[in-house]
Amino acid sequence: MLREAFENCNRTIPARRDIYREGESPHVLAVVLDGWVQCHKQLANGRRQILSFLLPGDLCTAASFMADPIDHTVAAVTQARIAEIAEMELARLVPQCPSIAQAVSRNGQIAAAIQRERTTSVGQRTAYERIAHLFCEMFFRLRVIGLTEGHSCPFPLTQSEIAEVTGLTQVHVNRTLQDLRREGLVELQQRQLTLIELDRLMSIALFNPNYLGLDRDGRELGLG
Amino acid sequence: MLREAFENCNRTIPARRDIYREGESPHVLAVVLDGWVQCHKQLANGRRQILSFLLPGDLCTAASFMADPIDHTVAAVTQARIAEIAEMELARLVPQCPSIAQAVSRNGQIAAAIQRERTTSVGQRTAYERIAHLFCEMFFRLRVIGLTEGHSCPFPLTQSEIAEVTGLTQVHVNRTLQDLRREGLVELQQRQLTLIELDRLMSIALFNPNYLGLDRDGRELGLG
DNA sequence: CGAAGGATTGATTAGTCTCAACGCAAGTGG
DNA sequence: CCACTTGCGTTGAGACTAATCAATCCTTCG
Repeated sequence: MLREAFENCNRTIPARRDIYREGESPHVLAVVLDGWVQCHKQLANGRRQILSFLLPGDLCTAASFMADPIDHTVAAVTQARIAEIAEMELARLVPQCPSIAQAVSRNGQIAAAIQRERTTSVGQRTAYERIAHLFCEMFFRLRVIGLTEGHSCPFPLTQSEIAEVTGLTQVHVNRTLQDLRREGLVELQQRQLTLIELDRLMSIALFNPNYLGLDRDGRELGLG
Repeated sequence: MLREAFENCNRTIPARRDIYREGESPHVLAVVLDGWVQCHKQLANGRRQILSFLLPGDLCTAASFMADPIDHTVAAVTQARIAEIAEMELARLVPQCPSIAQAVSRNGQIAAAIQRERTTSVGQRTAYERIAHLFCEMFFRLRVIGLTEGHSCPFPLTQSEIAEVTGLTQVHVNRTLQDLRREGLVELQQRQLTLIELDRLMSIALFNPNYLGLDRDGRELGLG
């Protein structure tokens, strides 16, 4: 696995702290070892869009560890631990171990698929569906890496952060969450999320886990 | 260049015809040689989101020429010509010519950056800003490949297609376009777009071409 | 205890959607 | 050559989703 290559050099970042800022060129490939991380863009008018969340095992700056400055900011949601490997060292490692390049590439493909799904969410789903979809996505991703328990998982986002990722306002997220709860679909308290009726939630969210490389039950497709 | 590797096997696709459908596994890497191509997702409720446009020189199925079925449909906007190279043949070519892998990778990075910007547009910009932004994006991308003339470029999208990419309805696109015209910012007729006041349009759109790997004047950043 | 961040509520408004109709131009078939 | 169709653009009226502005409440924590 790629993950071992990073065992040395790793940093701990406090919650809500920036890791890489838009415009910088980190020249490293980084992996999240622990915690939640988000990528966002800030517009000139001050509004902010969270693009994606990174969970343990996900690469960040994968999309940009070439020369170019990155087009978005990477920041910790919770306290997070990341490991970094310098671009130059990576170049040395890859020939020895082609599975690294493969892992980087696969990570990039899934990240891209997630981004496409997010565009679709924000463009075509209602507030109710968007939030339901976000819950499904995070739950399935967490389950793959063994961070769920039954129908529950950690969910460290504030309502403002849910707003920033779904393209809604914090107030509207609050009200929509109340609707979801009132319908008996989810519970969310103490940063702990429970998907009470997962199937119904999935169908409301128009959620199809194929884009994550998973089947309807969350098992990995294709490759073993 | 990568483009030469594709000179043989190429197909012409009529306007509005699907090229690869969601769920298929093309097992090819394809390049657009000519025309506009779009990628979209269709939701279970029938609504459709156009994810991105591909122009001559862009790769499609790059994100998916591995085993997995693709998560979106690729279709021709105008009549288009594409060249395909089989996954297996590609595997043979790459070791001989590492610049291919590099080009594929760079293409993927820019595609991902475009997708991030689209998420941001749909999530945070108003209808007016979104359409302005789309115009700026396509104009800058077309200019890089030499398909603009002064402040004008081809723009073969119908208002419904503009709606599908911006996450608006066709009716609202129509009205918003009228606003843009009334403000003297753009002209759009006969599938020909003119950005009368490019600077003002860019600032309205909160458009910053860095994400395309370009500077404010559309020149390529970093690499020569 | 006070401060601060987050969640909740209410009232009002703005932006966008929906539905429905109509106009215009190009293409098609008789 | 004309009648018909089809695709695209335009307009109007009304409904509704989500935004805005402004308070208030609740927890947590120093």
